[in-house]
Amino acid sequence: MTSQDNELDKIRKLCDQAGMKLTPQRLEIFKELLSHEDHPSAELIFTKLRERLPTISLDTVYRTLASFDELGIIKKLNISNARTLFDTNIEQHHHFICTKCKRVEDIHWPDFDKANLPESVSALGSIQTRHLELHGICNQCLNKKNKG
Amino acid sequence: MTSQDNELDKIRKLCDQAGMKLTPQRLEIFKELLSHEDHPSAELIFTKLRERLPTISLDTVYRTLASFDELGIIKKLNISNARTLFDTNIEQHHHFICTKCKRVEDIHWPDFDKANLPESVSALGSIQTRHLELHGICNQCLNKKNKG
DNA sequence: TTCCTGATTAGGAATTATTCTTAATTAGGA
DNA sequence: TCCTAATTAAGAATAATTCCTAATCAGGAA
Repeated sequence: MTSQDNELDKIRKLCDQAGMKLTPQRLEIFKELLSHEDHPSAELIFTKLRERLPTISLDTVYRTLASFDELGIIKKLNISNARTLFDTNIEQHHHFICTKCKRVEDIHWPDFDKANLPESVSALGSIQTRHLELHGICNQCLNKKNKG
Repeated sequence: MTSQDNELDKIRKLCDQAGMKLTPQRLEIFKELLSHEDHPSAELIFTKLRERLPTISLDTVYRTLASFDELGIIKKLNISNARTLFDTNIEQHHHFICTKCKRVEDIHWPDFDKANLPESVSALGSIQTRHLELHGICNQCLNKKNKG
């Protein structure tokens, strides 16, 4: 059994549990997501998908990504006020965002994930997720600058 | 000299340094911002302002808020993919976002601000700001739930 | 298997936030 | 006071996303 078969099993189960029909569109969107390690937009998924599924509509992509977000299969990212990005990696992690080129890179910092929040913070309510955004200039942009 | 006079001096200087004319519109937008402790949207500032400056345009509000963001007087927040919010508090801090009522509350966590980032993270580039988003359910919403 | 029904889809229209365009006005220096 | 580049108001334009509707379809029941 390949890793993809494994993933396809997962989506079947998740849809079933949620009372959602596993339509060919949903399956293809899911497969497309599997092939993205990064943070694609709905538009990008739509464009890629249209090559092999010419009749798919952008609306379906948006709807499906929203459903997948609710199921916890992917995660919506509101990083800039341009298009929404979708994180295909749902393991706990954070992001570095280059203010020049807008590149978004994953960050892992398990020690921070484990750290207790201050009393004053946990007193605000029940905290479910923590997401750190680091903003700065990536090495690629720094190098360009030095050369130019 | 009142605290507001002090602030007005600040905006005068900042505009001057940036070669920006201090127009009445900019001054009024700045004053309006001073009266918001929270995270107003451009639309809200516009609506409030229109009561005493009936001819101001939404475009001017957007342009001015963008300029103020560039000058570091306020900070754009991309928290949801609905409207952009503006943070009138530019001291280093973080946010708690209630997933139910969308309330945004400031968080202060100086120990975290001082903490060193892992080697693997600082190696990505030059990191300028860190912003933590905690998502969860605020006490108000938790109480409603328990009562309902 | 075939039929049925509610869920889902495609496609385009609508909506919403934000930015752009343009002609008119104005702040602030000469 | 005059001049000029910067700024503004107003509405048009843009862009991302969502809504609407009729048609299609997945999967359960017979």
